[in-house]
Amino acid sequence: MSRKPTSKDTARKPNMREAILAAAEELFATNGFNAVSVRDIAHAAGANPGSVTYHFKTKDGLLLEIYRRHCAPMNLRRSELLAAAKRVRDLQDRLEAIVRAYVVPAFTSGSDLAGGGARFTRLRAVMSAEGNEVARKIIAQTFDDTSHAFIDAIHESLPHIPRTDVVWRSHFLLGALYYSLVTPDRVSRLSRGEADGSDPANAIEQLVQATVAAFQAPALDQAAPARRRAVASSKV
Amino acid sequence: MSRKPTSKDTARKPNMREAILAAAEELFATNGFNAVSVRDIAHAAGANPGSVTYHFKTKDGLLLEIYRRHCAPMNLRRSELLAAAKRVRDLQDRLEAIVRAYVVPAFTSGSDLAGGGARFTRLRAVMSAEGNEVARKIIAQTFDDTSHAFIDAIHESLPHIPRTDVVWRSHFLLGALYYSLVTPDRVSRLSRGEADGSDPANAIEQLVQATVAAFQAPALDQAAPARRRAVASSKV
DNA sequence: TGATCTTTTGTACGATAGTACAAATCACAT
DNA sequence: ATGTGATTTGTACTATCGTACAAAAGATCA
Repeated sequence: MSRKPTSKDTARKPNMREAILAAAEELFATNGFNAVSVRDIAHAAGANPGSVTYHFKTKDGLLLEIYRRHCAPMNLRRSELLAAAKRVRDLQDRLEAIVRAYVVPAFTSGSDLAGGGARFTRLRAVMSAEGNEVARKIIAQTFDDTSHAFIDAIHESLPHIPRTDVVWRSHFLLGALYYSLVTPDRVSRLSRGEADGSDPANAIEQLVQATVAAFQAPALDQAAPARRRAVASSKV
Repeated sequence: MSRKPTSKDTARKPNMREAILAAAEELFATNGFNAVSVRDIAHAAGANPGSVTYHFKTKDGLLLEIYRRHCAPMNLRRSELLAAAKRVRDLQDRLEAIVRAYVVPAFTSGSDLAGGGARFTRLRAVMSAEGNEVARKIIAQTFDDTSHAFIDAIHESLPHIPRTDVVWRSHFLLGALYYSLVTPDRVSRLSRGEADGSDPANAIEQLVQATVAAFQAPALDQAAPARRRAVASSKV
């Protein structure tokens, strides 16, 4: 039960536990939860299948631990960046800073490993798509607070936009963010090699630029459900 | 091999085959490919597991047939709407019409079944997230043509924006579209019940409005990699 | 060194997966 | 009515799944 570290606790010995977590993260993020077996994970980590059971009890427990490992640092980082962003005076610049505070940790943060942020975000995207129950619970109770904080901050910098629109647009932001991490090769393919979808810096700049513009779009007139403009004449 | 329809071919008899396809579509779209067993599908369709093998040979074959069923009508619809959109004179209106031509069929196509378009699009989103091989092949060879056509059309209505940016932004569009279909409840939750994420008309209007603005954002200055504005001072 | 706790290994078990296949059943032209 | 091809059913096979558990190996400290 109790762990007795001989040396300073911050310098962890190269654990098998860590290797399993890393391997599971990678495999889940690229293939989904059910497509990956415990044996696959153990093999990728150079471990014995029974070792996974020993450390995490069940496959769900392994996924749960991956979330636990990443959620706190990522949301902390986001809070810091958000707090800094809210101090920006100029409203336009502030909006961009807020969006950046939301996007950047998703691509690059991560507690220990560099690039772990992107991998974990991709994992969340895949779990979300699969409707994974374990992930659903964690997300609802861990990420909604952060999301609300960002939505409120954005709403404050865009007072003339109804909150509903802000929610929709930040939802689109998360969808675009997820999809960029899920299939970065699609960008390279469709741009005929001119753009590198796998370059985080590139993706971040593009995403921030596009999203800020989306947030700044005029408010949707919800009071007029029949808001058909001349455009809509083409039988939609 | 040869089917002998007694009555007019358009009025299909209520096939078990159709029921299996519909059930599989629904289950795959909500739970992913590997989480759903052939027995689950058969049970949901009121069929015998062996019947699935008879009609589609393998589980992959079933997924393949779902794609075959939907791809042609949806892309046809998109082509029609795109052609109509390209005839719109005003550039701003034309851009909106093009985006709408891309978005609307994803939510509503599939002339046969109601809501079939949204279901199939959600399925594509989930398969994309899972990195499904069958889906990957079909998408690359079927959807890339359509995507290129839309990208070109959008690029024509936004001549001052580099094609690379257009590719990124349409990628974001697809990601937002997918995510809206994957977790519509999140919108309802984050808006505290003020918005209904499950209402297609609502989602479409919000998505079109936001996306048009994103496309119209100023071009990204790619020649200046160190484009750090004052905003970036907040340690990103 | 030897005792004790932690971790890893190897193996096994029941459940369920995808799929094959023969028998039963249905649809329908003659 | 009956024979024939299309479909549905029932069952079975093998592979692999998640997980349990005892034994081996490694680490830690009196």
